[in-house]
Amino acid sequence: MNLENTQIQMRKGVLEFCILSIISRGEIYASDMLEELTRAKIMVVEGTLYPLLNRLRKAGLVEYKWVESALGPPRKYYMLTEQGHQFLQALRTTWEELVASTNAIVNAQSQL
Amino acid sequence: MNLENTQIQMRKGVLEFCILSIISRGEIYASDMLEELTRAKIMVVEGTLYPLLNRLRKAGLVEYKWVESALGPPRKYYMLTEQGHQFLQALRTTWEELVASTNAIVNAQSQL
DNA sequence: CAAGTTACCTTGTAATACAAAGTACTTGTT
DNA sequence: AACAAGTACTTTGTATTACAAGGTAACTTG
Repeated sequence: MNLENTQIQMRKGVLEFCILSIISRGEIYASDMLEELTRAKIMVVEGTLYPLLNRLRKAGLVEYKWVESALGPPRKYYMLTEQGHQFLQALRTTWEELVASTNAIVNAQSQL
Repeated sequence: MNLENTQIQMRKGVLEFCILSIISRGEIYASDMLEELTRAKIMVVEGTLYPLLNRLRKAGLVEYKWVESALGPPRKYYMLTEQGHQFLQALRTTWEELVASTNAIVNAQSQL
């Protein structure tokens, strides 16, 4: 149990939320998601993202279409399904509640 | 992949942080931690808490002492080690950065 | 056509949350 | 003393999943 491991754990929980949020803004493919998440300091790598996108698809939250690329192989562009939009809305509530709960715990009266 | 499962995932990441925070406020034993976490809507059960406390102890972040109870079996009262205090301070930073990063992603310009 | 780039996918490992069942100590009742 | 009930801590087995590492495939460039 080291700090890095715990930091990874913390990020895990919000990964799905972040990915669904990014997809909700418009069709996008995996490499661009990776770039955006990295820019926002939400660490994620291919080996995590691709299986996660597949789980989201199997769960009916996202779907994709193949799009030819001007340079390189074709890309899978992802978009949310109606169910995905609803799920994302529920996650927004969950996230807000989690932030509130956690802050309540960690900012509670201390006996320092 | 259902909503409840994802909510659990989200909470997982901050569990260690919450537990260390609670212990930092003063010596406390497991059942009282459970009650406080439940009150704050951070779901956790015995089968999660006890192994986690053991991991924290093996990592040198917490230690405990046995205390006789007026009613019932003796209790393990936990407290942070010096290393635990430092770790908690690092997690505070991690948490703040995670909240900032996530909000940046999910509140980014949408094309709704 | 060989090398490089881009994109997507798979396999194996480790971590860990939880359900469920178990162990142990104390108190109250008969 | 035997038993039931309550409290506290522990263990086992299962499922999920993030990641490292390596693989497959399409396209471009020299």
